Amino acid sequence: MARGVKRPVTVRTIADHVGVSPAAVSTVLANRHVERRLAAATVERIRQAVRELGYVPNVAARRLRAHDPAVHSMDLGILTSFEAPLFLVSRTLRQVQAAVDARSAPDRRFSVSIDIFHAGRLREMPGLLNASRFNGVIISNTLPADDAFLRSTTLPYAVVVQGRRLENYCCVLETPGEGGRRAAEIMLAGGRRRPVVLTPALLTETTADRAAAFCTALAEHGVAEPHTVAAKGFTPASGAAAVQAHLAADRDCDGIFAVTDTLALGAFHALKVAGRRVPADVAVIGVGDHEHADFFAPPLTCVGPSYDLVVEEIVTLLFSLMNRRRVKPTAVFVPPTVTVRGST
Amino acid sequence: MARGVKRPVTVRTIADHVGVSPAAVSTVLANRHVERRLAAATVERIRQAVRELGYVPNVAARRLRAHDPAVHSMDLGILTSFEAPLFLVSRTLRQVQAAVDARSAPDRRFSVSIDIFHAGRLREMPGLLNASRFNGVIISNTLPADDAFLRSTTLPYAVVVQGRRLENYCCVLETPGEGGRRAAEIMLAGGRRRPVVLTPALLTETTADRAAAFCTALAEHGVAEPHTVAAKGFTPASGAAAVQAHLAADRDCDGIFAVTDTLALGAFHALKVAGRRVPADVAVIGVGDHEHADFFAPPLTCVGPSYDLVVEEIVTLLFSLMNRRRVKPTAVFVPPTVTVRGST
DNA sequence: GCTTGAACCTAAAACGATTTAGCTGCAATT
DNA sequence: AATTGCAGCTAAATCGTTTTAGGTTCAAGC
Repeated sequence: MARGVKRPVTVRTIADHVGVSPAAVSTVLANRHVERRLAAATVERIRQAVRELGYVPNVAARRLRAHDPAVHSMDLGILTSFEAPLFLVSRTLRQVQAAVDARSAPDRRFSVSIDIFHAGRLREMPGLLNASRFNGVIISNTLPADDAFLRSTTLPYAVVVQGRRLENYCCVLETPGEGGRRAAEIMLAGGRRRPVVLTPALLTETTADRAAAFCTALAEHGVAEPHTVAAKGFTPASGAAAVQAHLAADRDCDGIFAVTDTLALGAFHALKVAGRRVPADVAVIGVGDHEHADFFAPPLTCVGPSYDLVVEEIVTLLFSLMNRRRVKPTAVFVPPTVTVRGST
Repeated sequence: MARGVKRPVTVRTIADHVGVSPAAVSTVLANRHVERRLAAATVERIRQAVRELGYVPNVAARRLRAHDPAVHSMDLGILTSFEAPLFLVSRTLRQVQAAVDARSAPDRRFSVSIDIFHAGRLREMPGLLNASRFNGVIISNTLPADDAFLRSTTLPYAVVVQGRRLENYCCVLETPGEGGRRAAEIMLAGGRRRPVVLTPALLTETTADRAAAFCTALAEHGVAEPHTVAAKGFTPASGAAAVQAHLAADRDCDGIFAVTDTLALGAFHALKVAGRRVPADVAVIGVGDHEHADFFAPPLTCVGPSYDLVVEEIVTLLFSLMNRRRVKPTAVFVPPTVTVRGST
């Protein structure tokens, strides 16, 4: 049937196929054939054709047509990688929503959606290059391949990048080096001499920086270069597995700096299984990216950016870009906060 | 300046304002003035006008224009309420992505996005009524007001509703009554005589059903009607506060059935503070909606739907609706699974 | 004075769906 | 026989943006 089909199935295609006008087809598609008095037989023939030809409505066309000229609607996107934990985005979303709720007016509506790309394949996201999906986007959790793409093309609309520094975009990130350094200080203050750093296999710029700074800071204080324990993924299960393997090999480990909180949660589990107490035997530090880190058992000591501050900066930047009040790229650094809880 | 402005600022508006053609304006907006040899002065005047007039590009128009006729692109939305915990959606997202990745082809692209509505205000979501945003949607975490809206209008495109039963839509939900009953059985088997049920103040149909079934099942076995402990929100903090208050008043409480896992996490905290041991003094049961419930301390016993099964059913239904292989509404019930862990 | 080329800009079509106003033909009424 | 009314349909405009092919003007070269 579909030999060499290139053109899409449109309302017109169906109309021609059935031998009616596009208007009739549209009427049926909207289920308004009764009020518009289409003959039942015609409706059935149209329905049949719609099914046979596999019609898919073009939402862009519908939206353009349906658009009320009196209101501006702005589409914002929070773009994050598929592999990253979603609860991180939750915070951003909530704050962006609050910001747009405050700025909404009868003639100005916003819609915020979360869109996911496969890590390293941001460039394949539809509508990103030609600005045909969003009026403004927040991009986070990119991998180096994504960063390379972003560096190579400057998207011609409002973009704020979270968590890494790109010269051609507005960026908001944790002050580089600080998080890892503060974690090291806590370890040292607690008298820990053999801490390790627990990371996922896929490192983003931020997580890599935290790990590196942690090692550097320890070295500066004459502590041996800490081991890196690499977990397969981001989940507690993979963190637990990695820590369990490490503890079997290194009985002297007395501290764990996990570059994501979910890994720390896994570490808790592995330590419990191995009969080590937290914090008496082993201190654990996370980075405060889990919503409920203070309800872990024990509550997790965290060293990391104040997400609220970060998102606030992001939202501010995004809106000034959209209003064209700012045009030059800038980087905003947010210093980490330290929250000492039960795990150290 | 903007006295009685009704019409939006379009490319044409700017063109007229500057005295050039829309083509010139479009060229500048896309940053292609160099290759298209626009005079620097003109570019500057256009830029100025764009800023002054507060131009916002219409993404629908752009997308319609940019659209490649040889590929069908289908937009899927996962619609969930703002107040609901986002990690619930995470599962749905992952499975939907896997499903669409498997079905993607060079001439068939999908995009999945998460869109959030304020609980009870689903009807205000732009593009929902006129089908101008999505080719298909999954709706979850609705409040009664949203359900009433959905019942009153049958959206003319592919919709699957999660977690409640609506006659005019395809629905997938936990077998009604089962979850609460199984939780009650576990309490009774553990010899608990004074369990309570912990709920958020805003109940969805699913959470309300769990709580009610729990009470009914206990009553059937001759146990006194359990108290309902109502938390302000969904967070561990609000759960902890509610439980703390309850414990102060009712020293005999020996079991807690939390209708969301985050509330259970808060309950753990409150119990620890009050010096009660889990499960020795108080048993705690959740519903398995938290990704990491098995890494809580102690790991949380859960009674709830198998999310993977639920989402699988949802995705199957959604695609058969989009292909018009199914047209009649159906309800699919998924029986709960019971995962006994350390908290009972 | 005529041609050539560059610089700068425009006209018009196209993307796909929807709606409004109105047309046609037939049956029932006068 | 003329009018009215209705059932059942269509033509054409419209939404806002982008791009292609081409037009106009002016200066330089012959």
